Amino acid sequence: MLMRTVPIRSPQGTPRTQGAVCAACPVRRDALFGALDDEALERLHWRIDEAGFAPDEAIYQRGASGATLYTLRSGIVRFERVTERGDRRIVRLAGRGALIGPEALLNRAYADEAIACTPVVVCRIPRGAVEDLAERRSRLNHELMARWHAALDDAANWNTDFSAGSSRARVLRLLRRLADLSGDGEPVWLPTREQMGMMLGLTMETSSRLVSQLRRDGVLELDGARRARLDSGRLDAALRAADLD
Amino acid sequence: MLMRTVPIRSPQGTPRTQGAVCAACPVRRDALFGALDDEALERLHWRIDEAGFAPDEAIYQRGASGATLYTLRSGIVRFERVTERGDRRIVRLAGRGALIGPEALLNRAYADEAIACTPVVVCRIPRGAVEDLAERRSRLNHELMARWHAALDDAANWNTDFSAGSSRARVLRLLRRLADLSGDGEPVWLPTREQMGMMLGLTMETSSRLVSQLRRDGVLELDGARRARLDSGRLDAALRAADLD
DNA sequence: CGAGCCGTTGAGGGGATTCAAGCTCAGTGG
DNA sequence: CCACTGAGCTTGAATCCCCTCAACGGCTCG
Repeated sequence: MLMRTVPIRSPQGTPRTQGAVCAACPVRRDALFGALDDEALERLHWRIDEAGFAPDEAIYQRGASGATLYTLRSGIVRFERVTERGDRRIVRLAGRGALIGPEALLNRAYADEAIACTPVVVCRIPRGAVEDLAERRSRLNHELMARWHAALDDAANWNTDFSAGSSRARVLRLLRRLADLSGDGEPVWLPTREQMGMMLGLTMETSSRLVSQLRRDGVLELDGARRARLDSGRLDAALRAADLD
Repeated sequence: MLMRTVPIRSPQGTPRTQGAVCAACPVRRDALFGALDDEALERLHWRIDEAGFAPDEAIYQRGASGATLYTLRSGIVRFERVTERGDRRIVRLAGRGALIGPEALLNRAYADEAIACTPVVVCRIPRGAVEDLAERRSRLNHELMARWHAALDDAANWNTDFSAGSSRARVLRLLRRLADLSGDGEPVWLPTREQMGMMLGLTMETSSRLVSQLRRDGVLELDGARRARLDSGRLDAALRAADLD
């Protein structure tokens, strides 16, 4: 799984300037820079180049500090993430025109590993190219993108956390997140059993059984309707135990 | 489940101007406008107001055309989505400082239904307020946000599509998406059975059994390694059948 | 040709669902 | 005050779907 980029040449085999490539780009309408006029494109194209990836090649690794984002010209890309217990989970697929790795704009590490499913061609866009375009790039914009990134990260984590593993592990992970949402020592909001089921892909009966079981285990103590106090230490211990089977 | 906003008053019970409220906002650092200086805040605050929601009250409905986005000051909000077969699925939770409904900036309908879990206080921000701030708001930025929104929408759909229902239904939904990714009539890229499992929360044996079964049903025809041709009509028929139990 | 990976299929067990019966508790009205 | 109600929760028993463990076939590649 090495990180090799395959040089691309035009169909005729004769190298073309990237400017011409961009102007003629068949996915230009679908892609990020579709909004730009030719003049803007002119200022930009020299910083952009193409790269190809063979199936199962990684475009970037999770955690790598990204200075590049990508527009997917052709092929299919998958995003993988490893859960804490160590098993991989595919959290999303992307097709032509998709923006790959926009967290680069936030000067942030990639949140997933992006891997080619089919042969893939991307346009590589250095972070700076986009930044330059947003002439007066307000901090507000940065904040906005950060929030969007956080939401997307959330959604991916939701996939890995709440749809995998035993029902017990899922409930425990949900409790941990609920505890994090309700700050420090306060009683946590507890969903109805039915809502727990909706979050975890379980029936309300199963949710109920598990809450009762955790109550007997001393992890959790009901505190009126939709409220609970939970023993953070035992929760984490139970989580570790559940996660290693 | 009516859409009622509860007027909020300051702790002392005396109304304060929103400007003071914003400047003193305890979540200001966490929230979207934390990046703004006081002067920018001054230009803004009169357009922002607070609203409170009781548990189980909807902040907005999926599909409503949103002209407002929200910053979550306190409480927990859940995002719900209904799958095609009609059952609801919670796809995300948000806590203080989260940005709720940023698709409003794209002049687009809300992708989920946002519902208060606990008592909730939000700042309501009209779309125009943010637009005005991004003085020279380039179309590129709009494109960026659109892509981000699409990715987030994807992630939420991934939750509802691929982690719910019988294994057969999940596989069928995956095939439909794969068909959509590989345009019109071309053979579709088929993941390995193990990758299918990683996407759908199944084992590779189960994935294999189901692919074989669908092959026998004439939905799918293998076409070399990692490629398949599929009968779109039968696929949709099988999907409908699997979705209504 | 053997090694290794991917895919297929079988048998058996287990965990979550389904169906069903009570329980608790708050609200209502006699 | 207390039965009456209904919604949310709990628990039991039986079922079924998916997982686990296992063997084997096809294919590619050294």
